[in-house]
Amino acid sequence: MTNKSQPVKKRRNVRRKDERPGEILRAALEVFSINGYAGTRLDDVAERAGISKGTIYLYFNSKEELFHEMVRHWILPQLEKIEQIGKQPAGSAEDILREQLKVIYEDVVSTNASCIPKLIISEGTRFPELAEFYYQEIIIRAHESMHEIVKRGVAAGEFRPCALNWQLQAILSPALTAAIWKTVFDRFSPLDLKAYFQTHVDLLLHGLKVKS
Amino acid sequence: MTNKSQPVKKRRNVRRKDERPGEILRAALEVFSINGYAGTRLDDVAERAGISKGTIYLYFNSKEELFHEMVRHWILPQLEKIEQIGKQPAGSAEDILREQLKVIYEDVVSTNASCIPKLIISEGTRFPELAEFYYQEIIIRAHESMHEIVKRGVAAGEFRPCALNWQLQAILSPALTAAIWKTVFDRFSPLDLKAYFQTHVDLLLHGLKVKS
DNA sequence: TATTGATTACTGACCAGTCAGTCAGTATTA
DNA sequence: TAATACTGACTGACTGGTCAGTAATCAATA
Repeated sequence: MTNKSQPVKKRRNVRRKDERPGEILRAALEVFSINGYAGTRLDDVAERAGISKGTIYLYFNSKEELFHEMVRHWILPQLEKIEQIGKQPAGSAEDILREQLKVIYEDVVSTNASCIPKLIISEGTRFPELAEFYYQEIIIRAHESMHEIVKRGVAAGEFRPCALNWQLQAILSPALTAAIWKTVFDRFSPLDLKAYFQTHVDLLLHGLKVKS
Repeated sequence: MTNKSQPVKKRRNVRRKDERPGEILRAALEVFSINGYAGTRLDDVAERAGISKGTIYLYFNSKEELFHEMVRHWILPQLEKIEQIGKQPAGSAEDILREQLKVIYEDVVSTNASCIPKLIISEGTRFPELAEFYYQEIIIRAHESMHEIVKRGVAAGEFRPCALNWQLQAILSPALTAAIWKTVFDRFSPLDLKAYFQTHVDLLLHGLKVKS
């Protein structure tokens, strides 16, 4: 009986080629969102994903590529959902706008994906092409989809015409602030997301709708 | 005549004990805001301040302390200005609120200090005590000062009572978004700050004021 | 079913480069 | 001449990326 200290027979990982990329992208989201890009060690990402650092390089070419893929992976599906809702021909502009905002709060702000905006803000200056991707492929598209609904509401006499340039200030800013709050300040002062969402929607629609 | 390559007689820096800290804090703001905390090299801060790295350590004990001091230095004066305006006994609530917002846009959003919010968002998770300082000493105080004015407006019958919980959504969010935009996306799509500010104020006061 | 050999997902020690922090020495000022 | 603001080469710790080696898996064969 050997009593060599810690023979341990370190358990090797089984092979799961298909699941790895998704697991790595989830681990990356968690670690990058805490430490930022430069502050994140790939060893930590690997540990959280339950693999070794070398394995990351089997699926991604570099730290930078991993970061880019992670952003795409955690935000594009939500954007497409918002665009789909906007394409519904039926329903009042108010209802569609409410549904789009609901997706923003339920599928972004109150999930893990809420730290993506924070990461873009943090790293956008150092990775201009990332900021540009996010601007062109996320902000502009979300913006246009929702602006379309506002225009439709104005055309139908449902909304006031003067509201056409309130987009950023009234529609997106409060949601962005909520995402940031959740990520940065929630531990000191938890945000009641349901109430916040309600207030945001009330405020917006009160401003948009013609007097009834 | 020596023709030694580059005798150069590198000009040594003169001694200016009093000006150094301010110069270092300005250089730090510029470099940290581009690269973030972990991504910033103190050699770059030193170079931008026109000194050598060692000199930084004559005035600040560590990179972390420099970062903290920088945040305080570039945001506390503006906060105090906002609080001063809130303490004016005279004037309508609308006028005071307008003036406070004006300070936020003119002294924060459109100056170098606009990247402080970005830095808090970026580094708040890694430096919880920094996030807490910013929450307790900046956000709460600004929030309370402006909330006080809204309450005064409601009491005077100038504002609608229901608006008391619109603070974050209506008052601060659009300004935060503007600061972020200036720092991250302005190069792709410049923000017309004057128009944005005007829209923000109109939107807010339209929501706050009782029907006239 | 058992054995064998080929394939490849995965590992982790290592290397080369980077940077916060130090301190002995230099130049400036009083 | 004394005091000290300032310098910059140096160190030690750390990390992105590499790659030779290991073992899990599978197909072919007995």
